[in-house]
Amino acid sequence: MQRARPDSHAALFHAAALEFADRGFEAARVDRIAAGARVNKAMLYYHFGSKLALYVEVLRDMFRAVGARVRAIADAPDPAEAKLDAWIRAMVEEAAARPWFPPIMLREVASGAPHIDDETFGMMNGVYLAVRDVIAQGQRDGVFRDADPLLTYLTILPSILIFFARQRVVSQHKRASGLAAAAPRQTDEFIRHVQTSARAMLRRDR
Amino acid sequence: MQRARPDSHAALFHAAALEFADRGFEAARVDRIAAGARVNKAMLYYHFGSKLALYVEVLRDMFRAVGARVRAIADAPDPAEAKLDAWIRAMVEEAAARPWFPPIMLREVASGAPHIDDETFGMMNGVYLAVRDVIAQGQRDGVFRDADPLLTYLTILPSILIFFARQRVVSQHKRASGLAAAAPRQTDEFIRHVQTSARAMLRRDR
DNA sequence: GTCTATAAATAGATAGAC
DNA sequence: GTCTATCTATTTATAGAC
Repeated sequence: MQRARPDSHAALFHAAALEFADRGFEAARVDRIAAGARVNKAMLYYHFGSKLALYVEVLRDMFRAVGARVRAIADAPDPAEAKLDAWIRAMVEEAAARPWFPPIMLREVASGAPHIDDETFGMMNGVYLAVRDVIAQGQRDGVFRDADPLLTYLTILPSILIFFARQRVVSQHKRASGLAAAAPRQTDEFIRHVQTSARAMLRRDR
Repeated sequence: MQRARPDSHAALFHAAALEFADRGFEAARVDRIAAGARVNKAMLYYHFGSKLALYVEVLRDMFRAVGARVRAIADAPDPAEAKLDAWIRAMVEEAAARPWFPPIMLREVASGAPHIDDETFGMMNGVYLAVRDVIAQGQRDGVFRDADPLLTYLTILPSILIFFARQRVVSQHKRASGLAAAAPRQTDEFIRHVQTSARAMLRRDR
């Protein structure tokens, strides 16, 4: 447990991640980030140079961690079904570990990733390429039906992102009573739901 | 086909919808909206009063149209499976008809709908309540398994939103070559994919 | 209804002392 | 590394002529 003077770099990073998640890049305010980190605003520029550079740091941190983890899953010598389960579990656990990940990624997808440089874009793409490989393996082995990998990816991932983005919201706003009633849930229950849905979507027998 | 002087109100509305979809509320610029509508910026305030009021108009227009359509589907005297297919078709067609709908709704979800007043929120919630009723009917009739309606909704809708949000993006940016390769697709093919996935998720027999 | 000019507020960013 | 004070640009919004 850190005390009086935590590392201002890390404090700024964490406060920025939350601010970007809540408001998006444009609506995020450097003053609010500094206040959240309990650090003088000038320190933000001392450590990161600009609001955009700080944002890119947050993005890269996300995709570095998630990308490496799902790449390892795809390359492992396991059956496709186990890999698909593992990929889903990895995405859900990473989303739960970094609460800012789902909202930020959702906005980037919605906006066409205007703030993302080529290197970061490659990391983000790697998350898809990992499932694509897993699905292709399952199809080669005859355990998955001939579903389109991209469409499958675009069905699984958004549901994970939205689920967690909504949980943040539900815990902040009172208004969402109707929709909120069922949430929040246990992470493990949600993982099972997504795994079951994904397997059903890819099952071969009609 | 409208000519020299189209209704400035409608022109502003349409330009605003696209600008909000591309950038989000905060990053949207009233100057750009006015330029896009080929109308003087002051007209925006004459017709709508403020940037926020204009945004709320766009939101309400979306949910009014979609909400009424899916409510009618849920209340019709049809089998649950047909209603589910119809709900999906309605969402996809509305998303295709209003290209600004998916990005705007994604951002609102990601942000916790900070700009949405209670009435508009009720409309948005109605979209969920319609599928919830359809799923409940199917479960009563024994044709759907006992899946959670909210989780099911949160699996189907995000995939539709992201699919169309991505298409806008893919057509604008060159960089997304890897992911873009498979898209864009025909709307009908996508509708079938979602319908197939949703039925698989809710199928009773294991 | 339409436009020009401008007010008023706020943002990101930096200079420079300590 | 940290902070105060401030600069500069940008943005929403309005006043007022036509």
